[in-house]
Order: sequence, then C-alpha cells, then structure tokens
Amino acid sequence: MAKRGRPATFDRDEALRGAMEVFWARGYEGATLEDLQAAMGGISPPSLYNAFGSKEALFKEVVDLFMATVGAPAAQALAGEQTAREAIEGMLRRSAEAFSMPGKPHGCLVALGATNCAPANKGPQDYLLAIRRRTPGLIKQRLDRAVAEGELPAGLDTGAVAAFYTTIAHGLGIRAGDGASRRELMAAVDGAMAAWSGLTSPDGKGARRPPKRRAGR
Amino acid sequence: MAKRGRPATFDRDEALRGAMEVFWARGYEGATLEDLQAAMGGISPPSLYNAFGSKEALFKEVVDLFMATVGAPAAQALAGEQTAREAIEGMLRRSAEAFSMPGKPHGCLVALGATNCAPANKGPQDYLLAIRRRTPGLIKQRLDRAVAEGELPAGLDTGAVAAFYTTIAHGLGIRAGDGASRRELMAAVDGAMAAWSGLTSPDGKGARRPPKRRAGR
DNA sequence: CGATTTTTATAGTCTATGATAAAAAATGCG
DNA sequence: CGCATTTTTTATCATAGACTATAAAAATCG
Repeated sequence: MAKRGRPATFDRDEALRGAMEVFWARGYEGATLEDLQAAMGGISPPSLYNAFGSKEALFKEVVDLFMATVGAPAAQALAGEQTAREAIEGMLRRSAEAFSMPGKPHGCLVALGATNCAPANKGPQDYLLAIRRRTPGLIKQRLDRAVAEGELPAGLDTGAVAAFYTTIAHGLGIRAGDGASRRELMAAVDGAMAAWSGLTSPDGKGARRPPKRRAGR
Repeated sequence: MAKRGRPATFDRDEALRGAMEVFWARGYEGATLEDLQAAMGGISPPSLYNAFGSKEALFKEVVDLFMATVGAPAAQALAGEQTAREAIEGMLRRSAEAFSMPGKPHGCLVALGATNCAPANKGPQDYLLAIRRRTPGLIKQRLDRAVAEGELPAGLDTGAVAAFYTTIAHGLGIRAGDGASRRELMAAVDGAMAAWSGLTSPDGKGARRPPKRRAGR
C-alpha cells in the first residue's frame, strides 16, 4: 500500500544533511532560508515548512544529526577506550579531526552555531548551550570511573581535570572555525595531553580535592 | 573657547561604556538599538548615529575599548613578565579573571561577540576574527624571545606551544560565557600550566620543530 | 474516471530593527 | 538681539527575512 498523494521531489534525509552543511558553515542566524533552500535541493518554502516545521525546528534536527554523526567518534572514544587517558585523548583527537575535515565546514556547530543571538533566536542558542554544559559532566564521569577502577588516584579532583579538558575541547571548536589547520589543532591536543601526568599523578603536583568542609560555606 | 551649538545631554565615553556592557552581554546581533539606547543614557537614535555613525562603527569602538580595558591586564602580563612561563600563566589568569568579574558580563566579547552572523553583519564578525587570529602570533613571539634569551631550549616548536595556549585562552572565553565559575576557569589554567615542563623541556617529551623540508610539500 | 490526499508553485504578508528627515531647542559670537 | 552651529525631538522610513495563503499539480484509491 503505497502512500497516497503527490510524492515529494526531495529526500528528507538528504535535505537535512544539506541543511546541516549550511548551519554548520554559517550558524543559525547566518543561514537564511534562501541558503537553506538551495542546499536542500532547491525546495520551496512551503515544502520546507511542511517537512520540518520551522527554521528553529530544522536547526534542532540538524544539531541532533550533527551530534549523531560528526560528534559520534569523539563521544564513542570518551566512553569506549580502556583507560581514561586514552579516552580523553581519543575524544580530543576525534574532535580535532571532525572540525577540520577537507570539504566540510570547519569548526564546531555546537560551539559556534548560535552564540549571542538576537532575542528572537533564544531557542536555538539555549539548545546549544545545554549541550555544551553537558561536556564537563561527561568527562568527569569518565574520570570518576577511572578513580573507582584504580587507574587514577583516590582524592583526585576530577572536576578540576574535567574543567581543563572541557576548555580544550571547546577551544578546538573555535580555533578550527577561525581557520586553524589540523596540524595546529593536533598540537593543541599534544599540549593538553602533556598535562596528563602532572594533573593526575598522586604526588604533590596532582589536582586534589579539597578536604570536605562543613555545610554553610 | 567652548564648543558652539546645543550641548549634548550625555557623556560620550560613558555612553560607550554602556554600549560595551550590552555588546559584551548580548553580542553584536543580540544587542538591539533599543537595548543600546537604554544602556547609553536613554539617548535617541539620531543622537546615537550622530555620535557613533552606525551600529557597526559603535561596535568597533566598543571592541577597541574592550581590548584597551578588559583585555589589557592579560596583554600586559604576556608582554611584561620576566619569564615566558610567568607571562603565559599571567595572561591566562588575567583572562580568566576578566571573563568572570562580579557585576560584569561573563565571557569574552572577542570570542563570542560576533560568530556566525547574518550575511549583513560580516563586518563585525571579521573584525573580531582578525583580533582572534593575532593571538597565536603574540604568544609565539613571547616564546621565541624566551628561546633567544636561553630560557627555553633552541629547537622548541614554539608555534605548537602557542597553538596549545591559544586554544586554552579562547576556550576560557567560551566556558566563562557558558557560565563556568572562576574556580573552574582557574582549574583549567592549572591544567594548562601543568603541561608546561612537558611541552618545553629539552628532553624527548618537548615539542620540537620538525627538520626543515625542501619546498614543494 | 472522479474523489481524495499530499506536495509544489507563486506570490505575497508581517514583523523586527537598523537608519533618517525635518524641525525645534539650546548654546556661542558679533 | 540675530545668526551660525550643533544636538535633540518626533515621526517615520526601508529592508531583510521568516513565514503563509491560495490554488494548481501529481499521485493513489474506490
């Protein structure tokens, strides 16, 4: 039983991928409907709205797709590698690669796609903000696991270490968008990993959680 | 000889500072003329345009003011401290402080003020981009000086080290804008400085410039 | 085939917001 | 005072760009 009605002249998934390229390269506000139409197979506004609802809804779908495709290798590395060190280094290197693919827009859609938008575009801005705010927790989680498994010393201030690697991860997104080469991005990752032993070793140099204090500041 | 004509009812410098707060908090596109007027002493559009020319011209003046005030401590630290290590750590800590001042907008105007703007706003976007692109060179310059002075080993790949610290510096700007506390920002700086000896030591771990290659890739 | 359903095409509407025109008001100078 | 000069006031203007109303076209179903 085939679907009734006039068949669409475009493939929805393909159109979504086209929209991702535009939003990735130009950001939410930088992408006009005209740009989007052109990259989505020349579809007309009514078709776009019929298929995706609104520019904002389209953007959110694009961001989800971005996370599921471009962002996946980094996320998988963070969760999948055996040691925390390999996991974090893998996450950073996969990010650096994803943000500097030949033939693709450079930079990170989540870091750059909608910062400081016009009041009317608070929705997309908040959507990306919420995603960025998850990063420190995800990294800390992986570090806490390594502490529990004995890979990293008990008492390590995993939140502080996560703050550092989050800063690097987001910094890579900006740097790539600003035109930094993959070589430069990887040099930044080299630097970040050079801090590892100093940050995580049990001797005096490692970040240590401050002793628990009583409630009430 | 006082100036002729009707006297202005607002102080230009004060109005400029008011505009800086708005652009800093909301970005170029996020700041409407209405927002700006309110923060500039309630001046009317013609007064604003008479005094500053256009929204874009006002923004550029604001960015210059930002660099000369908010950004100054970091720039001075980079250029002024005795050792390269102190210079870079000072730059990062002064940045982290500037991006998390109580009562001021959080985050970095240069990193966040105009990324991925609408096509019509390419001017402000490019203005900030050009400033961000200067960062690696400024850091590398300071490192090269340290190599020349013997503080750092000859053969050090100063460009690679600069790439790392640039990534941190810009990452701090994003993280602060996303709501990271000063404590978190300082933890990131701790991490960045933990990489110092590994990155700059003359033994095998330090970043070394690759041997010169022939031209032609 | 005619009815129904869905998509497409054309042509607009509406709104937010950056920018101005023209005249009034406030000052200095002769 | 009267004129030149500059700023303010008030009232718009202009435009880009997101969105939509209407109806024609293309498919399936009975």
